[in-house]
Amino acid sequence: MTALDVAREAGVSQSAVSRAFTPGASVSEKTRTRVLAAAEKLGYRPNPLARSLMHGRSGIVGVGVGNMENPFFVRTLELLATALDAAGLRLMLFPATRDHDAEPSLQEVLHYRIDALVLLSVNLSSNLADQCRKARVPVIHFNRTSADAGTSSIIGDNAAGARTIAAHLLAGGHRAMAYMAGTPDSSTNRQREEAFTAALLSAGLPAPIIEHGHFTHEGAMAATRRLLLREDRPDALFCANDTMALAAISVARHELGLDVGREISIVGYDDVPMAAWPGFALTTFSQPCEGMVARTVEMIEALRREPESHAHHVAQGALVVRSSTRPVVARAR
Amino acid sequence: MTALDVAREAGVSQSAVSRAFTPGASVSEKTRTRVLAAAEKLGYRPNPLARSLMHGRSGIVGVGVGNMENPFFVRTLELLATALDAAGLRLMLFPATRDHDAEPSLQEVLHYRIDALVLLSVNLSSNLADQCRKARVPVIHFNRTSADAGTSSIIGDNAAGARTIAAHLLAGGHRAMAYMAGTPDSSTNRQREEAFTAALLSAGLPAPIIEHGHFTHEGAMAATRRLLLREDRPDALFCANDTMALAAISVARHELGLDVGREISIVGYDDVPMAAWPGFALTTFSQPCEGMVARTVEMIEALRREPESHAHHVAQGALVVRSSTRPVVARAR
DNA sequence: TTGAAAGCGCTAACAT
DNA sequence: ATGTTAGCGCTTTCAA
Repeated sequence: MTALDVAREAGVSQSAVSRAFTPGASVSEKTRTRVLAAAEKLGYRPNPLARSLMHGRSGIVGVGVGNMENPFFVRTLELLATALDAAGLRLMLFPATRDHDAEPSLQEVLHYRIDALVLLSVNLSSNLADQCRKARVPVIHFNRTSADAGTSSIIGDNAAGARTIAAHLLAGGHRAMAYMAGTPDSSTNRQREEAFTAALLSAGLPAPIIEHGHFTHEGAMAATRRLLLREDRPDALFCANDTMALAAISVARHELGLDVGREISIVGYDDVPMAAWPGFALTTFSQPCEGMVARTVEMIEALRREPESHAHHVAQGALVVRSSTRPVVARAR
Repeated sequence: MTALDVAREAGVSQSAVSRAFTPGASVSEKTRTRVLAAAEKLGYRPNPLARSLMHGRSGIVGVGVGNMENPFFVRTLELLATALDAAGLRLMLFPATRDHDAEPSLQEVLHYRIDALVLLSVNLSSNLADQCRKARVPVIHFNRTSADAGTSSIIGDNAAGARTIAAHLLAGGHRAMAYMAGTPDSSTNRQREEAFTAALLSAGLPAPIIEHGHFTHEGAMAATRRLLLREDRPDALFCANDTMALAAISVARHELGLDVGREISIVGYDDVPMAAWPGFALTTFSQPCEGMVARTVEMIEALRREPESHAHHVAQGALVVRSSTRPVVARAR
């Protein structure tokens, strides 16, 4: 079924068919309905591939995802798939894991004349950033910021989150704090680490002990062991995401026999579904995933009509207190 | 950068450029290298959109995914993204959840002239199946079978898995068995349920008590409560996937105070990463995800050259015994 | 083997 | 407001 078939059926020219399917085109109401009826009858829909060949945009959004081990990104991906779908856009997924070099994949994706590129916690090499700029493909960093000019970003307020967590642990009477870092070169990790450290310092405490868990379960298990087998074992641990915090709970409880929430407090970040399970009851800072995804799609739509309208959005979250942290003690006066 | 630019640079015709990039085309080695050099220099790659306009295939594989709550499918998706990428194919993801009617999304995806459609535990309406057949788009069901003729499938050997689980529970001395079903209309659920029931019957036991958990965490929590608050409480529970089994462990242990692995045995299916966590130590039947994905991509490649070559593959798995089930007792003679 | 030329299904100037 | 025409970047006859 091509536009020509519909044109014949409706007794109009082929371009009339095209116009009938183009939002702001100059067609009389009469021909439009006539064409739409014929199209309906023949089961015709304009071919997006042919269409994109003309105006250089395919209606596809490229989405690069790194760590799918983290349920927060899985949820994000799921919401994004639904939201893009509702917006009439297609989602082209490509792997962007650290080991499997993402460059060739992304380059390939770029050839599909994508309307936008969304990166879920993935860094963009400056080389690729250049290519996107030249190809006029807007880039949106999700849960990460980038130094590249001209890109957009959606992040949570990491500094506020880290400060809230610090305050909660301090109020619980903790003094020996540790921070389990994610990948050191991610803005998300840096912002959380810096704000947490600053909050401790300004409370008159030393900087936290730091171990690197690389945002993964495996990495966090090893980091937890290093941390909790020290002579000067910390009694509070802030992990830069929930995936690591859940691993830390496992190790603390099952390998080291610690009573989590009494002998040691553990806090995460994201509030993934598992954090609420009774076996974990993880205190964590919740990020508003739905809202962040909605903002992402709004940005894409804005970028489609105004390619230079990049923006940076910071979403607010909230601390969800469960029993993996010591209850707040009444402050002595 | 178009083929014409490259043609000028190489001093050949534009069609020579096209031929240089077409695998079995008739070009002299001389011109081919000449063209490839020019392309390299100019950073040219043929535009897949324009290419697909001609031969009706876009190099995109549509992937529909239902339940992303299940880490097994997340892992499958991740592996599939990588494997397709390595095969030079793009992955177009669309939501196919039960509530959000997948028909319009899929229809839209079909317009991109996809090379194949992969459905991860998703049923295809016969209407859509028809459309795929007419559009000559091969359909591959992953972890599910379908009655539609002409579609392919990749599944695990559900009957063997269920029988192995039944044998394991019987060897543990259990006599009061329950089965937590997934969605009743899925082939996967039916096969597991039927084989489990048959195994019990042939051992002289009654059919298992059945409750429906719909393959979800929430559904499984409710089902577990119904099951374990009965007068005649079962002492062994086979859940049709790990997501439900983990929920069952949570409820049994934290809400009902049961000692999982002694007072009640719980078994899952899939062997997701969490099953190995010490807090769960879930006995489960492992499905070879990597192999199943590799097979899927092989099928796609076969289908690309031989559109009628649909096939059905059954992968073998293995029982992974952990401590959520009672140890096997030495049989009295 | 190679180049010229005719589309693939559509959009967008250009006429009318 | 509508039809005619010229492409978008590529593949594929058809001649040479």
